[in-house]
Amino acid sequence: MQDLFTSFSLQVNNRVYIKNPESSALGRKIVESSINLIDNVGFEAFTFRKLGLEIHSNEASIYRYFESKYKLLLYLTSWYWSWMEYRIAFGLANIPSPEERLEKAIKLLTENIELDGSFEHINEYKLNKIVIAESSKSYMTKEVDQNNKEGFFSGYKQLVGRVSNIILEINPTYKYPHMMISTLIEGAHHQRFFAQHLPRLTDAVNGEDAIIEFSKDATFKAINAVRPIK
Amino acid sequence: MQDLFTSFSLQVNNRVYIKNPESSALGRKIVESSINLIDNVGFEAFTFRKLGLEIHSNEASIYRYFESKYKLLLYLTSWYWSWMEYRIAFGLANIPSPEERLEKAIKLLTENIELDGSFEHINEYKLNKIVIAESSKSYMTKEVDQNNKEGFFSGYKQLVGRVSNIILEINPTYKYPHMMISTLIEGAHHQRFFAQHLPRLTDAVNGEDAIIEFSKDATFKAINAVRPIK
DNA sequence: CATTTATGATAGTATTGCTATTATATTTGC
DNA sequence: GCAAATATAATAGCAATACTATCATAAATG
Repeated sequence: MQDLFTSFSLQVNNRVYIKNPESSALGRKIVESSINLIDNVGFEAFTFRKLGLEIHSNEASIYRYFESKYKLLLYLTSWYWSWMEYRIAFGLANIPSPEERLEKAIKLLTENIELDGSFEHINEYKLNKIVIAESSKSYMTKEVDQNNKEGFFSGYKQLVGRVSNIILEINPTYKYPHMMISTLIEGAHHQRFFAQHLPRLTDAVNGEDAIIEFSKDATFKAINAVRPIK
Repeated sequence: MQDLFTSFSLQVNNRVYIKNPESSALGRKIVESSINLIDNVGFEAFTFRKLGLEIHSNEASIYRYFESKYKLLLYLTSWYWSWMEYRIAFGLANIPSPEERLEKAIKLLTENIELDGSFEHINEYKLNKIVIAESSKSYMTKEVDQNNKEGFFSGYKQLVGRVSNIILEINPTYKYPHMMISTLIEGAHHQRFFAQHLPRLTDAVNGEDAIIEFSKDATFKAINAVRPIK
């Protein structure tokens, strides 16, 4: 339990912020409103000046929490992956069959996220939209190696590692577990975006969430495993 | 193939540029140097002012070809997808077996691109790196629907459609051909980036190009088809 | 109640993403 | 071969962005 608690607290690498936004009302307001604002105007048009106006606070004050809007995006995505790992850890608890655990993990990773309400200042529904549309901008940068050294992506890597291990439990000889899981996560995000904006790049199927079904089907076949029967 | 390419230029939607850069020496220089500069400094740090300095020309002159650096990126990615479709069209010519055609298409879509030299002013090797690292920034924007209406992504959609059709030839009942192909293309790009920068998100296998192998293996299994024997 | 600490208000700087203007080449059409 | 059209270069300028600095004031803490 101790082990569990330490790996699954929603801790975000403390180097992505200057001052922990969880530590004050202003900090939480910054996080809460940044999610709304990025969701509304997109990451490129998002600025700390606009955010300051929005929360009736001050640009300079926001800079005391985050060095730049990129660091704030890193904070949001890190928080998201922490949250996702927590969801998966609890969602899979007490399920003995690895096939069932894998199936559930895929569902949790690829499903549409709804507003959860567990966290006062974080709207998971909007955060998921941001992760889908903007998170690649947090690592597809010239600073990726530097950022990686500082551990900014460790939450994501840990999550991929955890789910990959379920694959290896089912089929220890499968050669590409990490590729499979990271492709599945990024792929599902892309497909949700395409379904909204570029539908010719995806396939809609009546009466099912095609993205979840596609992900489960492709994964189980790739690792030569049989999907649990409903 | 080399000779063939020199006899025609690839078609790019004429709304992404103001003046066709193929139509003048300056235009070609803009395209050629923008590829070098974006590859060097990344898309965020890339500006028309810097590009002007680089080619000993003028910021204002570049604006006569491209409305903004986003449009230039759209031009580069559109060109890339056009080029990829030609590669595939010629690469699959006269292969009767759809399984063999699919396998070859997957290879062409997911392999590492090397400098080809067919086009004077375009370095395909660097352009591929740009498409991997920056192309999502061309559609993950608030303007995506507007841009899509103007046909800026039609080359990409056409390419996905073409390869999806091979899947349907092999297995007409497979429900997710477009999802499969767009996931495979984006996925392979991500995996190449991860292999370089975030290796814990991928899997290296000695003696093979793991990304091509993973893509082929997963695709053929997903559509319940048998891979051609070497 | 004194003092540290957090926030607010304002100003300032370098860079970006353009547009406008005017001058000078270069191409072309007759 | 020359005038007229067109393309490019040089320079300037402007509003917005991405910060940093300074100083004043409010709130929390000891």
